[in-house]
Amino acid sequence: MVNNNLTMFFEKFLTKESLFKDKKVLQSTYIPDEINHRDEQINTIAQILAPALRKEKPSNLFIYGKTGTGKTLSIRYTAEQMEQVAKQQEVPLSVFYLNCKLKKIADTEYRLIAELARFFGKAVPPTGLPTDEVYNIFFKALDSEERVVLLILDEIDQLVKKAGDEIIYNLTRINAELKRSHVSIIGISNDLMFANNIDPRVKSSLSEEEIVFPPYNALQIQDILHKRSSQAFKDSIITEGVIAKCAAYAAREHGDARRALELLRVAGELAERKGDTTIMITHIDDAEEKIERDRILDIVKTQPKQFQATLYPILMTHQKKKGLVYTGEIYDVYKDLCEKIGLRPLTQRRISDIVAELDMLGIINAKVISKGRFGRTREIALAIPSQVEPKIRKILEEDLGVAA
DNA sequence: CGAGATTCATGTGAAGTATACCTTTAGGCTTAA
DNA sequence: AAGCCTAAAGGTATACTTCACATGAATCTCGTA
Repeated sequence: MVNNNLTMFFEKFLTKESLFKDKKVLQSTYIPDEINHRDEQINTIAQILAPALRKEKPSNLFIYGKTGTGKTLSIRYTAEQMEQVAKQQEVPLSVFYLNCKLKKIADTEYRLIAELARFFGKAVPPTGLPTDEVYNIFFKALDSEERVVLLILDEIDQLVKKAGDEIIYNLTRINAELKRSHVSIIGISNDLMFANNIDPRVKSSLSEEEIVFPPYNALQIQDILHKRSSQAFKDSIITEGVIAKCAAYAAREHGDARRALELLRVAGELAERKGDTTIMITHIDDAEEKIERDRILDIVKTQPKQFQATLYPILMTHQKKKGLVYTGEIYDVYKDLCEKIGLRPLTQRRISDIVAELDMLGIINAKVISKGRFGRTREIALAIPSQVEPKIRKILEEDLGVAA
C-alpha cells in the first residue's frame, strides 16, 4: 500500500509542472554570462591579470569586500575568460581556486600546500610527510613545465587567523625559486580589517594591487534578481513585490546578493513543494527562516563529537538560566555529560579553545570579560534563534546518545 | 576618600605527549633462469 | 639472482594535555585630608 502511494506520488511529481526553468542559475556556484554592476572591478582585475597571457607574472592581487558583493564571482568570471583565451592561444595558464574556509581542507599550512600539490596531480597523504617535503613536491610539480599560475585563495583571512601569516609569506616567495613558472596570488577577504592585523612584509608582498568591492545598493540587487529570476523561473511565476522583498532582505545585510539569490531559490523550492503555482511574499519569509535554520543545523550536525559535547551543556545551561553563561559552569556540566555518555573528558584548556571555535562558527557569541573580584571568564550567549533550539537539542542528544 | 595592592577564575602561550599515518629499509620468501 | 611482500624503524602533523604565567576590574587596605 505504501508502495502504491509512493508510486502515485512520484508519478504526480513528474506530471506536475516545475516552477523552475533552470534552477542552477540561482545557485551560488553559477557564473552568469554577464555580470552586472561590476564592470569597473572586472576591468581592473582583467588589466592586472592580463600579463599572464603573455607568460609574464601578473601582480599579486588583494580583494576586499563584504560577503555577497561579487568578489568571488568576478574573479572566477575573469579567470574563466582568461583560461579560454589562453587555451585558444595555447598559453600555459592554470587557475587554482581554493576556499580556505573549508575546514579539514585548507586550515593549516600543510593541508593548504598538500591541496595545491594535489591540484597538480601529485598524491599527497593527509599526514606523515614533513611540510618541507610537501613544498618540494609542489615546487617540482609546478616547475615541471613552463606556465603561469593564478592562485586564488578565497576567504584568506580565515586561513591566516588559524595558521598564521607565514604561509602567505612563503607563497609569495616561491617565485624566487621557480625557474620556469610564475605564480600570482590572489587573496580574497571579507574582513576589511584583515590587512591591519598581518605582518607588514606579508601585506606589502601580497597586495601589490588592491581592489575594494563596495556593497550593491538596493536597485542593483533588484536588477540582478530580475535578470537571474527570468532565467531561472518560468514566466509569470513570481508575484508582485517578491523581488523587492528579497532585495530588501539582502539590503538589510549590507547588500548581500548571494543571500538574495539563495532566498529566491529556496522560496521557489518551498512553493513548489507546497504545490503552489506562484511564488508569493510569504514564501520569502519562510525561506528566510529555513535558510538560517538549515545553516545552523548543518554546522551542528557536522561538528566533531567533542564540539557537540561542548555545545550541548551551553544549550542546556542557557535554557535553564535564561541568560548569559560562563565557562566554569559549562565545564562542570560538560564533565558530568561525558561521564554519562562515556566520553573521555577533555581538559578545561581544550574546552576553552573549543568554545572559541564555536564562537568563530557563529553558533554562539562568546566574549571575554573580567568580573573583577570574581575573576575572568567568557560570557557565552547562544546565537541560535529560539525556534531552532529544540531541533538542535534533539540532534545533539541523538548524536551524543544522551538518554533524555 | 582615593590611590594602589590584592584577588579570583579563567584566558592564553609554550612545550610536551599520544595517536595516526607516511616513507624507507631490511629481512624473508617466492620465482625464474 | 631478482623480485616482491611484510614488518620494523624512523619521522611528521594534529589533537590534546600539562605547566606556568597573564589579565583586568571588583574589592580591600591603608594613608591622608
